Amino acid sequence: MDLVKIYECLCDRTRLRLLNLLAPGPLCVCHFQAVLRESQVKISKHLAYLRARGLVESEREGNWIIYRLPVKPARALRANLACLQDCAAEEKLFRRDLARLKKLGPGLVASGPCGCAPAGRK
Amino acid sequence: MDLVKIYECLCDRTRLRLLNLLAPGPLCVCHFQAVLRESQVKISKHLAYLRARGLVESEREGNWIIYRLPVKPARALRANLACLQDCAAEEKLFRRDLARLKKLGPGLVASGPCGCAPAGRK
DNA sequence: CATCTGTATACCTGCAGCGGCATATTGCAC
DNA sequence: GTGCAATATGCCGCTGCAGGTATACAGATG
Repeated sequence: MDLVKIYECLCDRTRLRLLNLLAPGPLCVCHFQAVLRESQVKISKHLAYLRARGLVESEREGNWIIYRLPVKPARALRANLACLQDCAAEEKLFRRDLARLKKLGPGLVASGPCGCAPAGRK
Repeated sequence: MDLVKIYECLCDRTRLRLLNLLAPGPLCVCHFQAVLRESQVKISKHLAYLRARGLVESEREGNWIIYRLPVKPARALRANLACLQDCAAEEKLFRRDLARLKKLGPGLVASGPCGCAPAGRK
């Protein structure tokens, strides 16, 4: 994987927040919306940007689309994601995001269908 | 230091090459020109870009301008520079640059006036 | 002073990304 | 099938950056 491409993905705050949230485990789009409190379009486009460059992977699960960090990341990517996680731990915004994520659902991480919507899985 | 700003600096190949060359020690602009074999303007502008954002520092020494990595880098910057060095060691282009740098002058790193020009220090 | 060398800056063009609005797509429920 | 929820995509305007050419600046030399 090309180093420059990786850094291009990392040089936007929204994308950093998305990747930061993915570190603990897979999430669906509505989680990102709930935590970042940004428009659906904005989040969706940044996720598409990341996916097109191999920084995240996605999978459909019923109505939802689950995003995750690559299962087998290239060495350079792994190193930089680790570095990001390390650095993000020192910035308020990222910590707040993670805190909000935890509030969303305790067993959320790596759990089944997201159940994020008001309608939820019904 | 803002993480996003750091990554903005890292998302250009020329700038990565410059930073990679600075890892062993300070250099003057003509060294970058000799190693990268890019136009003077291109290199100068990228160095200005990096300096404006605190990724490098510069100091005049007679006719030459010496660039170096920050003496007291912020934690996030230090982490990412270390990561970059690690990743760069695996890419041919960066290794070739370092090899060329070594050929330029054995005692070059951290030495005195650069002596790079034909006229040199005379 | 004039001149040369090393380096920086101004101005321009082209291109890519960001964010917004509107709309499309996919799958579920009825 | 209809309708709705979750998500993606197309188009537009704006901004910022990359790289080029020409020019300016600073210091050394004579």
